[in-house]
Amino acid sequence: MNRQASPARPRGRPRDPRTRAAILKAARELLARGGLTAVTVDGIADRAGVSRPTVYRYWPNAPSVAMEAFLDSAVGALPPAGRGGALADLRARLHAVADAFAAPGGRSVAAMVAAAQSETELAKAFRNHFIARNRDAAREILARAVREGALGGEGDPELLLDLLFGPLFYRLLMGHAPIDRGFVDRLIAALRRVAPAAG
Amino acid sequence: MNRQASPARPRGRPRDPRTRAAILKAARELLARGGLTAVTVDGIADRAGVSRPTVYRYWPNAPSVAMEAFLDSAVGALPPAGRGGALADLRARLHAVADAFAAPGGRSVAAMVAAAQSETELAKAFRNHFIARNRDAAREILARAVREGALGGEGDPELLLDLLFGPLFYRLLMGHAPIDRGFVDRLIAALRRVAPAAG
Amino acid sequence: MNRQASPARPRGRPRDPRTRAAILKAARELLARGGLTAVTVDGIADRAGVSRPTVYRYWPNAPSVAMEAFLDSAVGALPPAGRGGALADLRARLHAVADAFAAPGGRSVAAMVAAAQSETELAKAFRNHFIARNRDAAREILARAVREGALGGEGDPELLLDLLFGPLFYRLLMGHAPIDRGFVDRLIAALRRVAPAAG
Amino acid sequence: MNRQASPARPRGRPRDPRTRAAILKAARELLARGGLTAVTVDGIADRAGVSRPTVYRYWPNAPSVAMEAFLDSAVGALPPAGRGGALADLRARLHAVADAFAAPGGRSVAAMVAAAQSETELAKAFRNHFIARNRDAAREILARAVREGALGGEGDPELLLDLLFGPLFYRLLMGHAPIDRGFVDRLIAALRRVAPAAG
DNA sequence: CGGTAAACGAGACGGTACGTCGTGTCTTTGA
DNA sequence: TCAAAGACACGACGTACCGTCTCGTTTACCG
Repeated sequence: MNRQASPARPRGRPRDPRTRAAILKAARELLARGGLTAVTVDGIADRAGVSRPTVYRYWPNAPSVAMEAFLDSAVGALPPAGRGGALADLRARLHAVADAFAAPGGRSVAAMVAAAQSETELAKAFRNHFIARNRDAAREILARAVREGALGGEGDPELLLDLLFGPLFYRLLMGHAPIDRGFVDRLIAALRRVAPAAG
Repeated sequence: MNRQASPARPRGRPRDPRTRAAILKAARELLARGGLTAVTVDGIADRAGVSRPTVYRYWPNAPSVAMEAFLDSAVGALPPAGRGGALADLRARLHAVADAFAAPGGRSVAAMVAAAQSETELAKAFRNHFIARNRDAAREILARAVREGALGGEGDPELLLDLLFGPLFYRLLMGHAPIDRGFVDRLIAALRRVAPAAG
Repeated sequence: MNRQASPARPRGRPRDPRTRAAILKAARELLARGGLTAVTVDGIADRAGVSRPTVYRYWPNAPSVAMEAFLDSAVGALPPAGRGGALADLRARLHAVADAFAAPGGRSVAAMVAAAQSETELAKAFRNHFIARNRDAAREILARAVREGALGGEGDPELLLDLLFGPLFYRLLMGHAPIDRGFVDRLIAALRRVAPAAG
Repeated sequence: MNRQASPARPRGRPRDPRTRAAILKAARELLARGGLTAVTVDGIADRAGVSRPTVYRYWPNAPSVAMEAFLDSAVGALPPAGRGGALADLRARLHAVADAFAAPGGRSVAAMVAAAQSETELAKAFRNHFIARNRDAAREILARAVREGALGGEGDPELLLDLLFGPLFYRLLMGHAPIDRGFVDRLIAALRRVAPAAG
């Protein structure tokens, strides 16, 4: 029936997928050394063997490329927790977050939070891809903990998420105190007091 | 013996105090409109009727000026809480913080957190003047609350501070949820469960 | 053997004649406003509703299109003189040239002279179509004047042509003095002294 | 009396005279090879060991630098004629012009005429420095010729100048015929018929 | 009171990056 | 084969800030 299934068949010469990949790779490398300020369109283009206008064809400015590179990277995509008791899973997941924050890559996360302050598009991307993913995963584990009876269910789950992630980001960004697994354990202990198992 | 106790008596023409003030004023204005990226040494110098080298004579770079301007400003120096029950004081103080964060000036706070990511000096200044002040005030109130018997005393006070301020900054920076007084109240309710009054 | 006698029967889809016309029309319009620098392949393609490669299929670069557009236009193709005495015809024709040079379109002529400096092909086209035509017409009139006894015949006709057109173009290009009919009349008067009628 | 004779004492750091010289030198070299299109701000800056903004601090764009470089160069500043009979001087001077036009440097002159078509400032500079100088010198010689009785004095001197220079530039720009000393001689012969010595 | 030293305005300067425009070529799809 | 659309490398554009510097001028203090 429908002669043309694909909803938006592109006209003209298709984009070379290697171009995009090369740009992101270059941005990732520049982000690793030098941090966000090292991610310039000039530098990306040089490193990727691509012309400057080509970079602009894909992204509106350097931080946008950096953000996407970050989100693609290992730091951006935190690994999912394994399978165990819900609270054990939660602990494992937050340990992973804490480890990532404490590692050099944590500076990238902080840089991205910083970058997301100036541009709406960046903020949205960061929120949707990085923040939301972490919260979604944790939210699901919390729900499981309630079903398992390890946590009480009457509290607002969003508040609980803020109580977990807030302090972690707070320490990451302010640097007033270290981010280690003991800190995570104390956060979870506090959480259990806020939402104690019924009975 | 030593006729001159003051350790570094300045020689030559003394600095005109108006210069410094004019620079900070200009920086504050630029910060208000345009945010941090609008605070350039060029712009400051123009606006303050001062030459560029003069700005550099006082501060090493533009963000430093911005930071000092911010810390001098009303947003940077949050008002002290009044006198009442300790928990009431805490609530009042955090309400003030939440109000400031929710107001347009909150963007300046976020910008400063962002700026503090790239430079150690800025980070230190921000931590010492803005973060530390808020924590000190809140820490004192918490101690008072323990003395008054409104909160239990066995928990780590630093963790409690992180549980209060962490979520506030987290929402400020991520923007995933509003910062209002209800949110503050729920934070304090959670705090009372984490550190319940003994007996 | 040879199934096809006609020397170059085109294969495949024939060129749409409207394409070529649309391109020239667009170039003419761009030339009118903005002058030669406004005639870009990008602009032409946009305006003509044609893709850039299509433009390049017809002409090697933007100035070539501009040149052809110019030569097609009214300014490029100066109207022929009427029929009267040879000297009257000459005067009429040069008046037309002077009028064209003094009008806004004269800038186009100057632009074409300028453009013809950088590229041989353009120079040739301009010389063959614009310069040569004008000289041919004038040369013919001069010959008639000699036959009519209005001018002497011993001088080099090419020199006479240079003495007529040289000053006109000189003023057009340098702009140091106006180009009006009085100037033309004085040129012709000078010409009559250079090649006085015999006897 | 006048405490301050120098009319406009410059404030701020004075310009390093070597900077300006280096830029002009670079432009001259680029103009020699490659012609006008080779004179880019990028190229000048590279070659002069100067930053791009510095070039823009002195001139508004590349052609302006090229024009000034041209006017400074040997081609731009044609040598003055010697001392002899006025007509001999005129012949000598025009021979020099013809030689310069016929030499490779003549292309530079043509390029400058072309460049002067698009920008008013360039046109003015070219007219005032190159065209006017040549005309002034020739005008003076013509006046001397009249005083000497070699030419008649009743004609418009400006027309005579146009009759001399017009054909020279015309041939330079159109390239329809060579520019040699014989051509100059025939121009001067024509001139003597246009303005014959009285009696 | 006159010398000295610093503050200060002005602006030059090299440098890096920006975002844009135009060029000419190439690749793909479709007529 | 033509044509439309668009990707792409290249090169140049003109601008914005940066941080440093070199001047000349002004203003305080101090011997």
